[in-house]
Amino acid sequence: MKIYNTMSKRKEDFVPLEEGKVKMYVCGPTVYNFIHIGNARPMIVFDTVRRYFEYKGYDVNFVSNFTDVDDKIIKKANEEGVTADEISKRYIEECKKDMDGMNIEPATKNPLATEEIGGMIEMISTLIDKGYAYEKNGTVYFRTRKFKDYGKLSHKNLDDLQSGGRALLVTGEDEKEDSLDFVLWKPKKEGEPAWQSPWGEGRPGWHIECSEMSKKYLGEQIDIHAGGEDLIFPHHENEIAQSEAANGKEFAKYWMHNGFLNIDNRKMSKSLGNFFTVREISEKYDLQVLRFFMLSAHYRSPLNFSADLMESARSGLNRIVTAAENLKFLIGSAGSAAMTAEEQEKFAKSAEYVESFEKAMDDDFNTADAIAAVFELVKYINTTSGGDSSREYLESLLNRLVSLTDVLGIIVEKEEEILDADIEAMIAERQAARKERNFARADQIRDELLAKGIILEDTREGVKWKRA
RNA sequence: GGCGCAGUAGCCAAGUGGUAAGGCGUGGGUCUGCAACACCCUGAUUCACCGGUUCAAAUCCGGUCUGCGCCUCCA
Repeated sequence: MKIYNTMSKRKEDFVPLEEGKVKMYVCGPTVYNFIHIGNARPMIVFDTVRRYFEYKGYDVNFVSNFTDVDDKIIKKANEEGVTADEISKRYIEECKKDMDGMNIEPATKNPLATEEIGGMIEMISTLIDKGYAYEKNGTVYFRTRKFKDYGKLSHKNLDDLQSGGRALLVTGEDEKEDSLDFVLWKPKKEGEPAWQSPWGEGRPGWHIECSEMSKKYLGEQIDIHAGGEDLIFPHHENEIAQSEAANGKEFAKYWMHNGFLNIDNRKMSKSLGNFFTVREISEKYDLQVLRFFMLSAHYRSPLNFSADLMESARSGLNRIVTAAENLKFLIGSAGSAAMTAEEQEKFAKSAEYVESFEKAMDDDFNTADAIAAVFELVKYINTTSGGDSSREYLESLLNRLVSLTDVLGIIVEKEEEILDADIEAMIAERQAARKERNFARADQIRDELLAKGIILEDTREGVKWKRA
């Protein structure tokens, strides 16, 4: 398996720290509102990475935080006149609903920053003791230049940063020893949530949260640390500085970053009015379509979002789901049970699509290529199965298809839905009308059912139906 | 200014030295009472442009044009 490592800027063979296990940390969202579709990309991408590791037999310890203390949360709380805690709790719940809709496997652990303050204070203290941090008027800063490897992930050198940096003076800028130093702990301001610390009441800086939560739940050294490409600098660079300075060992072996999701080739932003939450999208599309859409491009490429592309994704996804539905329908009325010799041969041949799929995924999780393999399997299924296929053959094909779509988090096996008795009666009446060649009546019934969200399809093996 | 990414059919998108996957869409056909599903056929003499290296380039090198990202708390 090869993984593109932002650190080395090349694909590297994946070698786990511990045989058969993967320790993975993905930076999660700040919960001040419904998550947007940009937040959804790393969730979907890295969930797929995780699923593939599991498919390959790895035991994955997947940790992803919720940042539940932050300026934006506090701002939102003040606007609504409620506590910051109420805001973060609310949007964590909403976020979990969205994640469920996108079929994101629940993480092994979703730590909350506010529940890990003690550990953060400890880590900051260690950094001060080791000379990597200093306190000024209740604020603790990281002494960036003291960490020799600073810039190794983002491939920047300190002097460029300093000369090219914005002339933006953050609060306290003038009291820093060096403009590159960043905040580990900030003092309480009026109306803000705060915790007691050796440096007075205050709250942690953003970067230290991930350093601590990763350490606490995965250990001082992990296999994969992931997030959006915008986090490379400064967030991940700072995490490396903090963690490696404090723990004295390499923080993460592989750094994975997903490309940005753009709208009309522009960065999504509220001011441009091209901002979409996952919740809004879910009103127009099944979130499975969003998931499929996001996996249709390589995770490191920028991805453009538009209604047309979603429609196209929906059609493509339908093709895959329909193939599975057709198999299930045929299984229901399959005559013979066991595979014939010819079917065994045909089934064996379908393994080549599984090979293509794995080859694509082994190459830095090339989901676009992997999906192509799924489409080829779908075509193979559509052309080699039918009313005369054995049950075993059909089931084997279905299992094979499901094993691949499961990796992508694409659901093709929906819960069996029970037909209401009167709907069944209507289908029967329509069949009778068709037999009498009373097509007007037959079409009328089909339209009535369509109005109720039931789509009928006449096949050689009988009437198939699905919900719209 | 510094660092970096990208430009492949109408659209999306793989492929990164050996002669252009896959999907959507379009048009035609088969199946069907019709519809839907499915299947078959339909597409790039060519991979932004110009040079170069090579037996061989979309793939490597140089340049040009265009779009985009990061440069202190945005996934």
